[in-house]
Amino acid sequence: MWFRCYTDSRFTPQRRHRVPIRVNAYELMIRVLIADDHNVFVEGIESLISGSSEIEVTARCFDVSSVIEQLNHAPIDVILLDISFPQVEDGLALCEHITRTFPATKVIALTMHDDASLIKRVVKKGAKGYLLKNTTKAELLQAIRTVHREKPYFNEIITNILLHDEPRNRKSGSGTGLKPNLTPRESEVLTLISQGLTTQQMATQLFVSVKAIEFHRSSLLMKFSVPNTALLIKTAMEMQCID
Amino acid sequence: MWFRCYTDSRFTPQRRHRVPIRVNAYELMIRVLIADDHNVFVEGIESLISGSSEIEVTARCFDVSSVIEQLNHAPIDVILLDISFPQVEDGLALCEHITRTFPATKVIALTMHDDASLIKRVVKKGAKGYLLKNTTKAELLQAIRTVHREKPYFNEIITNILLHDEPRNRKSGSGTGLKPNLTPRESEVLTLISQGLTTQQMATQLFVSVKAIEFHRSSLLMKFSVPNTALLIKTAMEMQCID
DNA sequence: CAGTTTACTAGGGTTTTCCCTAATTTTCTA
DNA sequence: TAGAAAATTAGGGAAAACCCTAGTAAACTG
Repeated sequence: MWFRCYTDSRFTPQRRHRVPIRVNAYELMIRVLIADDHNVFVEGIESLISGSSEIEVTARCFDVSSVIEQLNHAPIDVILLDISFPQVEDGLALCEHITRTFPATKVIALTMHDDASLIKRVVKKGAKGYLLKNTTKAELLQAIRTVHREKPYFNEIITNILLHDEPRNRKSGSGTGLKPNLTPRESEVLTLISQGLTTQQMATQLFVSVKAIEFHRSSLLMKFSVPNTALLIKTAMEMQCID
Repeated sequence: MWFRCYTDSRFTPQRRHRVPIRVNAYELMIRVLIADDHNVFVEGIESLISGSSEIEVTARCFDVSSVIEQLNHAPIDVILLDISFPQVEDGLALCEHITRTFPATKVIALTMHDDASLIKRVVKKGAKGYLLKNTTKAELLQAIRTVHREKPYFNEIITNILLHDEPRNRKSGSGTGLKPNLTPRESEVLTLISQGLTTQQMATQLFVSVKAIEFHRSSLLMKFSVPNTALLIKTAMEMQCID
């Protein structure tokens, strides 16, 4: 009884042989799959879509494996995918898998995160649209229609987030995230380190001894709370202390 | 004869005293200033706008000083500003000055550059919109209307550029800018270096000798064409090989 | 104005990084 | 399957980075 997997009534095996092989997309409703592990949300989205005459929710999935299963058995036009499903990494991996394996199925990422780097990562994984979960009904429908027409959908809020994204400004976990106060000499030395100069070269350039420069290096390590130059550079870049 | 500076006939000093102090913007046309040192372009934009019943070009400027002069004497709603005017830095500075000094005047940046970092810089300097010079008439008019309504205007091409912007991916001058091919071991070591581990710690963690790790470090320096760990980290971060 | 703090300058000694060469294993190819 | 190319493993020695302490000059404070 494999056809039980069909959730779209228009695609029961019986009907399958009656519809033309080449179907005009405009005669069919846009089939949407909602993938979210929060039931309330699935219900909410479904009720937003329910009034539409051109879009219908043909499947709801609460976990990753059922999404794959659905796609393998019933055609889906657009997936509304919660990226935190259950974790961000899972959602991203699923998004990538879907867009690779089912290129005809468009993915709209749907999250609460207004984070530019996440938006970019999602797009890299093949998502055609990105919506925040506080979106409106009109926008949701518009987004579904747009991606179904093979066009990307990103509203002005998303554009704004991307615009004001200071790359690499947020720390992953450790550290205070606050720029330490650097003395003029320390800033100078930090800049020169980031340009690849050795202590010897800096000493020559600044007309002081090697030991003086070495002290400034140590001060930098202490102020940034890092054990070595590698992490100093990384941290300073993340904090935008150096270009 | 200071009023000679008025280029908008509705604002000759004579008329000035007859219009109400609080003018309903919708009764007036949107006054546009075109700032571009390429005459052909000014002409072109002007002809695109000329047909409109709600937008009019009230000034054209071919250099920075005349833009300031115009703004000091005649009200302008929207400025179409070529950022390379004559150099990118000049255009950015002018944009910042305008938006600080004349907050009521909205700036639309108009350039040939489809460069995400430039877009971000322009927005930081206060521009309310960004158009590529190959824009259409409809879009140009739409952008002017949008920013005049205090809303930012960025079309989907711009959004796309921002989306696919790999932050810090272009080198200022040196280097090829291409990610070198790393062996699995090298990637592993690079990651550990970026986490602040010393060669000794990596050797312990990967169950090999210190010297083995040291060789991988050297290979990394060679492949990235850098002299030391500091520049390795910086370069690898710019190329998004780490983090 | 004396005392404290802050920034800059160093030296000694240890650890780490880096460059050279080279052996062994793995992968690719004719 | 034999030979070549690439990856991984090391060692010796020089250079650089790092940690400790400490002196000097300028700024700040009561």
